Parts: sequence; structure tokens; C-alpha cells
Amino acid sequence: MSAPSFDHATLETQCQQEWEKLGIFHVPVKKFNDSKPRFYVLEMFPYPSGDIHVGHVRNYVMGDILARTKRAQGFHVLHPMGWDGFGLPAENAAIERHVHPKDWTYKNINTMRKQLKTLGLAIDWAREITTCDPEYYKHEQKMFIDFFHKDLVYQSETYVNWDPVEQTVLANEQVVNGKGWRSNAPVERRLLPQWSLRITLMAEDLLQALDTLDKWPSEVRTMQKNWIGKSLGAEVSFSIKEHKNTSFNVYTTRPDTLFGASFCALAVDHPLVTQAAQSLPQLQEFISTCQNEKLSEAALENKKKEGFLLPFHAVHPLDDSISLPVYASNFVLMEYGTGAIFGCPAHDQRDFDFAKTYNLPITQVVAPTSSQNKELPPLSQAFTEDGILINSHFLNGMDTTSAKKHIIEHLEHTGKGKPTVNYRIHDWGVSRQRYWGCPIPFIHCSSCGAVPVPVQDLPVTLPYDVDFSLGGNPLDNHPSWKHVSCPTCKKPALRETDTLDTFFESSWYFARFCDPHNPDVAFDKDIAQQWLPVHQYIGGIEHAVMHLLYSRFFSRALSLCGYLDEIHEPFSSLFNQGMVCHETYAFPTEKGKTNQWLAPHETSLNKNGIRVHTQSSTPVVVGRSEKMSKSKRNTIDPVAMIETYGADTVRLFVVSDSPLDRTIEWTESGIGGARRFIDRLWRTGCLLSPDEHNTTHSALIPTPPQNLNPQARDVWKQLHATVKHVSQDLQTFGTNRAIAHVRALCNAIDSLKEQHHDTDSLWVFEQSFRIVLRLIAPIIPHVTHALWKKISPNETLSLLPWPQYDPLWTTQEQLTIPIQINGKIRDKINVPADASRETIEKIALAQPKIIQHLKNQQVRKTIVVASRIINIVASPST
RNA sequence: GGGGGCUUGGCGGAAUUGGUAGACGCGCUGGACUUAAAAUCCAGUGACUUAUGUCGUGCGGGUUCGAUUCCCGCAGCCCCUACCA
Repeated sequence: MSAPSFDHATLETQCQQEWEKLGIFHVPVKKFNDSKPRFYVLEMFPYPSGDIHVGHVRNYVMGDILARTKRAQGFHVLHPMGWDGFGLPAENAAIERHVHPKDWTYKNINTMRKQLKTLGLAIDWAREITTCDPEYYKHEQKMFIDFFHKDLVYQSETYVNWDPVEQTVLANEQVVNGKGWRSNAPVERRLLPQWSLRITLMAEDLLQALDTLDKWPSEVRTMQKNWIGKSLGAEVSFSIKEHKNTSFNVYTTRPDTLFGASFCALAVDHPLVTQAAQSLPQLQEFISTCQNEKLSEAALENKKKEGFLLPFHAVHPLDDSISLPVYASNFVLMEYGTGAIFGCPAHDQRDFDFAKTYNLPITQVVAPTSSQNKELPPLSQAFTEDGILINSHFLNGMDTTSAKKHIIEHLEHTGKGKPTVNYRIHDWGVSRQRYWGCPIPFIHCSSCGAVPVPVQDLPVTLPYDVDFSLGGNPLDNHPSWKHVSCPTCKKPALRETDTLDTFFESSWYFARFCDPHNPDVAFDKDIAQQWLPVHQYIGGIEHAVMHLLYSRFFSRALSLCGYLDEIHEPFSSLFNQGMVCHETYAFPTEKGKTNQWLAPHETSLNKNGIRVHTQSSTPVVVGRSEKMSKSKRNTIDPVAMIETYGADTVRLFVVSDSPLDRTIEWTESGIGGARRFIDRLWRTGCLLSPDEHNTTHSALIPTPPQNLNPQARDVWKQLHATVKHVSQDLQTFGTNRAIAHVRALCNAIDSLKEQHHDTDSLWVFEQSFRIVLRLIAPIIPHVTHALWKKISPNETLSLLPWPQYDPLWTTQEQLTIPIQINGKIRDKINVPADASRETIEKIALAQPKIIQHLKNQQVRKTIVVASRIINIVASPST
């Protein structure tokens, strides 16, 4: 890499101090009454995990480029930053390293803030928020109570992962192969009373409104759609032969195949199974086997479908002479539908497998449309397509669609069933048995039940003096914190010791940023509404479902509770940045032990080209490239890079090559090229003398002198075209193209300077260079700011309007048009842009090369696409 | 099992959305400057070919005057989701 031509560290610090002094990126918290449009750009805020890595840099730089561009284009820009403070890693640090989660979190925040600030981001730091601050979460507690009063919150019993050794509830990621991650003890399922949010209430609206989100990636919309999982079917009632008045309901999307039913199956936690198990020890055993299996088997593909034959039969709802065996089975889920199915082996692969295992009849009731009454061979697998009904009494001969309609009508008529809409999405369980989260503001009283904490008593703050060595939930173990009196009857009562899912904080932070320090309310409605919805949200695809869906639910719930009017969608445009990946490195592991990951900087290639742990020279296991994450330690620290090359170089480098939505494999090769470009700008800028006339630079590009030489004229045209392209590209995250255009223009103006030394060419050179600085400023703000100060001491680059191109200069008066013969380019001609098709054709056919090629050929047809191409279709003359 | 995506020189990637494939950069090669190196500048750089040319956007087909772009089939890689009745 080149020797620095200027001291980037000093220059960048100075620039950042100047911006701060001028308050350029600060937006007052108030209602605007000017006509200036507003633009809210938000990157998903970081979890304070320790240090920033290059993935963060790429993410926040791309948002910053947009914020700076929009600012120059005349918008009030809101571009804030905050911290998603609550989370499990803080608690893990407490358990493993005996630091307090709060201290750990705030220390990380301070580190990361400092690191982010070195990038020179155009952020209004006065709006910084931290979600683990009671000033933030007290409003969340109020919201929770408001949701409760609107019946959007309720309590119910739900299963959790319970570690019997640690005496604690485990998050899904803390369950490894069905065992507790620390205790290695088999995890149990336990029923606990939990709080849930009624997101299912809004399932239909959340689904329908996806169609309005036309500035979201279609994959994200599809994923949400599948997650909500609406299906149309029927609920069918099966009565039990042995017990009069007992029945169970089955949900099916294929009621048309009902005559093919050969068994029924219930989930192992279905009430009828639980009941039967009371007198059947073997069934009890089967249930617990299935429940443990359920947690351990991540790969369900090879899992056997098992059943336990229950001591009763189901009566076929269409023919009470038929009774069907009923199984408790591991492939039926209580969480979906009604937790019970009827098995139709011929038309469902799972049922087919099950029938094969237990020797149940396989009756085909749908025939392929093509089969036309021919005899059907026995099935080797389930036939799941639509077709024509057979073996189905009154349904015979109908197609699948009309059979469905008929059977549902029939079932409704006999009272055995009804059409049903089913959603896959569940209500959102928000209780977590953890310390480092927002306390749920409820008090449990033996006589009054669950009572909300009175608003004047909010916030319910987390106690600092907690003991993590006891295991379990420290809030529950705290000697005094949970003991309170009931707000209603004043009798001794217990505080809720569960805290909220950390997705709760991130579901409304975008609204808090609008009015971040309001002590009384979560945010002022009018102030929030002038910014919302977020115009451009930026974040990873991993949040495609949960975070984005919860936020969408929240904006609806907040509207219901009067926090917002008419804001239903929180993010009008969404951009998914690509992942930044890197190989993983680990010491060779012994069986049964967890990987000991190594950070890339701890390894190096030895002289034989083998990657080793640098300190010990031990060869390391090189794993495949994965998304950078703290857990795999495959992160790259940008701090050293910023020190060596400067923030501008790092900023330019991370957005230069790959399109921002593409997954990239991190490599530092090429960063020298980014620095070279900046050095080149610096050298060129230093050649220019300060502007003595104190010209004020507006959006308009100045008019050049008359009669420029052709090269200068071409540069001037290219300049306008570049402004056009870059303006578009910077707004659509096409930074790689924008940079390429600017570099091409730089090459052109440099060669103009080399070849022409007249005053007019010099003028073109200087003016073009000024525009280059303005176009590239959002990407490399420091060096451009400093250079502008040199050449226009009375202006601040960040306050200049965005340059506007003149369409007159982007039109070509002379065009190069290729001539094809049968689709192959044979020659090129220069023609005036307004040449008619006939003229072009005439010129083309007169070219010597073309005449040569058309010798012995007969022209059949000529296609002239104005200002594009000419294609001559010819064939050998006969 | 279901859904989505990707595949262009040695590498990252462009391509006006069906019209000059390889912009811009990295790397590499040669040259200038230098005692030498670094830096900088100049030239070259898809393959084959002495050249005119020929081939070339994962593979096979199709539509079209014309396909990296649209359609069908196949392969490889990646992501999401999953016993969803």
C-alpha cells in the first residue's frame, strides 16, 4: 500500500469535530412546519456484543451514504443510532465471567459507540437510546398494560425447555442435542404460566397488507406469508365409539379424501391422550419418549413415525358403520390445527409411511385425471395431486375442487363439520425466565389474580444486587424484590419475575427515535407521525420473519391503543444487506467436546501453506465460510484497518465492489486500491488554487465556455451523465456502480488535464473535479470535506445541495452504431443521433466491410433500431 | 419435504432491463523514473490464432433478426423454513 500522502487520522478527527460543532446532523425534536420533505433512514440497531466488526461497518456505512445523499437532496433526514441492550449474552457473561450484565452491556456500548464514531457517520447522536435503560423500558411497561386492557395480552400455560440440573428454563439455542448446554442433562418439557400477545388476531391483516409493501424484497414478503401460513380447509368432528358424547375435532385441507381414511392420530399432548395415559403406564412412557425426542431431533427427516394404539375407536363421520383405529403419534403436533388428524394413506405421504409401518389399509380415493377409469396399480407412494374422486360414494366422478365444496356442505348439513380457515402462526409468547430483560409489570395476588402495576409506580426496575451463582432466575431468588403488596387489596402479593422477550424492545424503537427522551410518554404522537413510517429500513434477512412481523404487529397494536393514528406499516421500504462471511478456524476437537474457535487474526499460514494457530504453530481446522458471528469468532475487527488506512478508505472499500445485497466473502485484497483512489483525489485537489471569487455553489452545474475542444466537450458530457447515474445509484444501494462511474470520470478528466492545457480545458477540469468531490462525498465524507475547504474556504461541503445534471448535456449528437449481419457484428459506423432509419441503413450498406461480407449473399431483411443497432439478415443467393 | 436465490476472465463484479459482453477495480506482465526499492506514471491483460478471424456469460434445448437478459429441462452451490394434516 502506498505511503500516505496525508495524515488521515488528524484530518478525519478534525472533520468530525467540525461537523459536530456545526451540528450538521442534528435534527431538532419538534414538529416541522416547513415544506421540506422528510426522510427517515434506519439501520437495524446493534446488539452491544463487544466490538464492531466489518459486517456492522458495511451496514452502517450503506445507511450513512443514503442519509448524506438525501440530506444534500433537500430532505430533513432522521438517521439515529441506539442499542438493543437486553439479551442473553449479557447474562451468559455474568454466569461465566462474574461480571454484572448491566456493567458488561454498558461497557460494550461505550466501546462500540467510540468505534462507530471513528467512521464519521452522519448520525444524530443526541437521539441515542439504550433499551435496557429504565427511561426506555418504562414506556414499554406502560404499553404492555395498555395492551392488556385492550385484550391484546393474556396469560396461559405453555411448554418450556426445563433444565433439571440448573433448575432453569432454557432458550432454544441453549438446548444442544436435547441436552442443557451447560449441565448436559436431558431437557424436560414443563408447563408454565406465560404471557402472550394476540398476534393471531391480526393474522389476516398482516397477511393482506403484505401486498401493499411493494418496496420490500419479495422473498421477505413470501417468507412472512408462509410464516402466517393461512390455509383453507375444514374442521371435522369424529365421535368415539366406546364413549358416547365424546368426540374430537380434526383439521384438514383435504376433506375430499375423507372416504380414504383408515385411521386417526392424536398428538401426544392431546387431552384425550393425556386422559387415556392415566390408566395406561406404557402410554405414559411412550408420551415421554416422544416429548424428549421432539427436543433432540433437529433433523426430522429420518425420524420414524411411531404410534401407540389407543383403547378406543373413532366413528367415520360419513358412515357410522365404519370405525377407525386411533393412535397417539409423534408426527401430529398439538400446536397446529386441532392436534388431531385423520389418516388418509393414499393421499398423504406421512400417513402413507405410517400405514406401511402399522399395516393399515391404503384406499385410493383420488385418481389422476389422465387415468380415465383404467384400473389403477397399487400405490408406491402417496398421490397428493388433484384428480377425480373414486371409491367415495356420492363424490365419485367429481374433481378435487368440487368434491371439497360438496363434502363441506354435506358435513355442515349433518352437523359433523364446517369450513375453517387455519393459520400456522401462533400467539407470541413473550415471557422469559431471565434477569436481563424488561420486567413484566404485573403483580400476582392470591385473591385479586394478576393485577397490573399502577402507572404511577412505573417503571418496575431491575434490582442490581442479584446472585447468578444460585442458578434459575435471579429475580425469583432475590430476597426482597418480588415481595410487594397487591395494588388492589393491599394484601401481600408477588411480583411477576419473568421478563419480556427482547424482541419487545426492537418492536417499537423506531418510533422512540422520533422523540427519544420524552419522559412522560413513549413518544409524542404528532412528532412520531411526521417521520413514520421509516422511509428506508436496512437490515439482514435473518430478521425477515420475527422482528419485522412483530414490528408490524406493534404498529397496529399501538394504533389500537391510541399511540399512533393511521400508521399500520412501520417500514415503507426495506433493504436486505448481504451477509459478510469468513472461514471459521478451530483447534482440532476431541469427540463430545465443543469447538474451541479461533479468531482469524490468531491464525496464519505457515511456510507450507497450512493454517496454524500463530502462537503455538498447531494446525487448525479450517471450516467453511459462514456469516461473521461472535460465537464462531470469525469476525474481522475494522478498528485496526481504520487506523492503518483511514475511515474514508474503509468506507469506500466496503461498498466498492460487490452489490450491497449480495453475500460476500471477506477479503482485504483491494483495500490498497481504495486508498490509492483517495490519494489520487488528494493530489489532484492540492493542485487547485482556492477560489478567490467566493463562488456560491448551487445545485446547478455551471455553463461551460463556448467552443470547447472535442475532448473537453466529451468530458463535460460524461460529467452530466455521471451525475445522472450516481444520483440514481446512491438511492438504490448501487454504490459499486456509482463508484465505477465516478472513477471513470476521474480517468477522463485526468487525461484531459494531461493532453490539453488551454484555459477552457483547465476550467472543465477544475469544475468537473469539484462535481466529483460532491458526488463522492457521501461515501468518503472526510477527505472531500477537507479538500473542499481548501478550494472553497467559505463553504462547507456537507451543506451544499446535490448537483443536478442538465438533460441537454446527456444527449449525444453523434452515435456509434454497430452493424450486424445475421446477428454478428461486422462493423461500426458513426451517425448523427437524429439520423433516420433510412439514412442509417444506406450508410451501413455502403461500408466496404459490409459489402465484402454480403458478397454472394442476398439481403432478406434489415432491422434498424433507432440509435441502437442495425442487423442485416442475409442468406446465400441462389 | 416446501419456498427462494445464485452460477459472466486469475478474482470482485459491469452491461442503458431483449440490442457493441467483460465498464470500474483487484491481481498479474512489460516499460519509464531510481544506485536500488517504495511510490508514481505509461502500455498490455477472456480463450484460441501469425493475421483476416473463430469461440466465449454453468450444461442441453426453445422463442427471436438478435438472448448474460425471456421460456423449458438438467447440474452445482447457497439461504430460509420445516412432521403444517
